[in-house]
Amino acid sequence: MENNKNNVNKETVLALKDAIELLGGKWKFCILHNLQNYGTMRFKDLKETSQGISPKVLSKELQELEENQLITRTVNNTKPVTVSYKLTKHATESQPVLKALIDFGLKHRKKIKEK
Amino acid sequence: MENNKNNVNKETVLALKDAIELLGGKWKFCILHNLQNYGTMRFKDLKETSQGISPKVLSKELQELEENQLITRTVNNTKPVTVSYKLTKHATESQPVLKALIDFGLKHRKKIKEK
DNA sequence: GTTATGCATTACCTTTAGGAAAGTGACTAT
DNA sequence: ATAGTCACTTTCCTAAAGGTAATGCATAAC
Repeated sequence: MENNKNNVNKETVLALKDAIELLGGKWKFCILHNLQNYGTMRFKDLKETSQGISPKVLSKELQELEENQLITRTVNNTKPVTVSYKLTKHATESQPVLKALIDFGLKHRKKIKEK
Repeated sequence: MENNKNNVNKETVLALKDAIELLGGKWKFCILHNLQNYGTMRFKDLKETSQGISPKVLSKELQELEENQLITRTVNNTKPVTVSYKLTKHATESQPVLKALIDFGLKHRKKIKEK
């Protein structure tokens, strides 16, 4: 193990930890992925496409994503009230992560099936 | 929200969930990243570079990564015993994920600092 | 006025993740 | 004999994640 990469690493490791904190957990990637595919979505839509999520958890995840400026939340003037969520510009930077994760997952599934 | 993408999505969502299950948690990405940078590493090296990890957790993470064929474990013929870990071929497919996560993390850090 | 819709929130509970501290066992050096 | 190294393992504990079920609230339809 060499020693000359330590400076480079410190920053990248911090970036990595930040990213994991922001996007970690069971549902965030899934939510972002759905928003990426469908564009603007309502609470109900997200609940249906993120199969298995409870309203409580979905609500919490959306709040966290909003706090980190990855999505915007808009209350619509409808009856009953509907609320729309969509990705921010900044969230488009998470697209390569999603793509890479899906690629990796697909390859892994293939590999497992070979046996 | 359209309806015509559902078939495409089912597979990609499963792949996404697989990837999250394999790579999720606080430490796996960090460990993979270190192994990618340094090549072969011993338990002690990984413990030092993954700052803050406890031996128990490191041990567990390594076992899981080995089970999923992302790393190999080799007991060396030294005294005292040392054990070497390195990425498998298959693990190179996780490289784009790491790169994307780090990119995202760096951009996010920059954005946060602007305020 | 009872029921339904949409978006939550609340209370409660279980499971999992993960940390701290100590110990194990095989070996070596002093 | 004592102390140290390495790679764990064990025990004990706390905090966080996440699930279920019920409730709140504004509105509207029947």
